[in-house]
Amino acid sequence: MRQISPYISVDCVLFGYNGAELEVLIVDRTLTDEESGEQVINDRTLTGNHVYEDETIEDAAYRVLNDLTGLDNVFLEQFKTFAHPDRLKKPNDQLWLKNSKRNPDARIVTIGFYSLVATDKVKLIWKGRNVRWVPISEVGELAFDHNLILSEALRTLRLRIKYEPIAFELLHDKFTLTQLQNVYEAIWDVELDKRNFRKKVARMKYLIPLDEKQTGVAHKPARLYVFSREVYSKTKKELFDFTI
Amino acid sequence: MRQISPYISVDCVLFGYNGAELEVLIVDRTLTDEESGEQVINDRTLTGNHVYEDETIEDAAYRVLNDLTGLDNVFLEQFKTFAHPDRLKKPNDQLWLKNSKRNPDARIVTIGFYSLVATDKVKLIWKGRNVRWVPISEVGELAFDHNLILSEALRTLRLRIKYEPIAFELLHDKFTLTQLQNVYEAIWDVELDKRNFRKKVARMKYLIPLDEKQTGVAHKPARLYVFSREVYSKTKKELFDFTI
DNA sequence: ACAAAAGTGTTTGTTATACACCCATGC
DNA sequence: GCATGGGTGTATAACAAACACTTTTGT
Repeated sequence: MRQISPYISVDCVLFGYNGAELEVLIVDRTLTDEESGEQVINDRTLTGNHVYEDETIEDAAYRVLNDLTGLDNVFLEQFKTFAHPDRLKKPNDQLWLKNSKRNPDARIVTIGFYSLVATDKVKLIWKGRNVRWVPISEVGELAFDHNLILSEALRTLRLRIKYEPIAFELLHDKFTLTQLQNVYEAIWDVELDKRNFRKKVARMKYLIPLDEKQTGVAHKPARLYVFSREVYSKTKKELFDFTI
Repeated sequence: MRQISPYISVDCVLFGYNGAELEVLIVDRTLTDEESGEQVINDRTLTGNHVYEDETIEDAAYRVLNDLTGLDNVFLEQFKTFAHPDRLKKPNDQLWLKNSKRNPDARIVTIGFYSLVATDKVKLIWKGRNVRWVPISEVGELAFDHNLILSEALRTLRLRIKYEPIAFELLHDKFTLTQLQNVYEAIWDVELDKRNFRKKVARMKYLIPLDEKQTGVAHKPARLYVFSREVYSKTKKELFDFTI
């Protein structure tokens, strides 16, 4: 039997893009009183899990994702660790821990990961949980310190996407330039100029245009592009363009 | 008696700048066999410590720094967490843990912080430890996973300094533009053009020129500048200049 | 007077920004 | 034939990169 580490967990902020909005995967947390049949807890959390003693935290985070989505090979990155002594001390959280036979006083460190997928690539795996995509703007209050974890993840995403080619991770393998532009607009909540955007991406040699077009759209079909990791690795300029 | 958390530690990569090179604070780790009087361990580590059960990890990291340097109010930032199951499994590390009555099989998660100071602002506090500044290029092999922690910290520093005004943290409150340029050159190991550099910093409104000059130098004394955090907060442009 | 670093300007190429119209397709 | 989004160019301003000489001080 594999040993669980009682003091380490991972939480995954799984961001999804549905063609219009940035969303995040949220799980319902419900607890029903066995005698009265009354729901004593009914709130929401991010997705997380314990870590096995012989498992790396990266593997644990992948396991969480894979359990929920069946996906492999998704973008996943550690972004911050949360360890405040009182992070599990809200009444509902204490109740929840006691009910699941865990020590409510234990201090649990959680390492936050964030992940990027195209919403409609994912077939959510329920396994008795109520799992669903929620637009960032409609998340509301979450259990534990998950609002903090989410906002730090979002902050990291908004910064990273400025400097690293990860916007593609929110799209299908083949995508149009308009879809790519929409990703930036959704993440930053801004509007970008189409012509200037295209001039900019034209300089990114790792965006490869295909001899292939959109199908099934009621207008002029757009050209499809793919991201080439090889071209990116070869051509990325190193650290020398400081912009403070 | 304050309880120590046996599973959480912090490691601080304390970067210093001495006017010429980027350095890092290194502590000797020695263990002498009580019978033979022979040194069985003599190697080097970064600075780290346990975390108290009722202490935040940020407070713990500040405590480590303050113990070593007496400094308060230094730049300190969490950058990555290290939790590999085998991170303390090298023979010397096992020996060290056993000797200090700790469980050598326990899995300890360490949260990495990095910190920036001007070397000559710091009066190192020894308390029986051999603590010293070592130029980045001369660090050599470290105990535990500290080479990994150092290289990730350096990677983070090299990136952050591109996009955030933190170079000043490695200098005295008042500094010359040449000193500032030298910081970038030391961190990136590049040479920058003096005139272009000055044109660039002239645009940073939060760099305030003083009516004050260097003294005690055998050449034309340079003007002194300070960094204004208030001006920075007010004028920093938000996220909208994506450059991938 | 000399050594040492401070301080300064111009040119050329590239990138950022602002802005409006025709085109190809499905229905 | 019309609704829908695809795709394109130009002018102006800001920034990047390359490059050399005079000034001020201490000794």
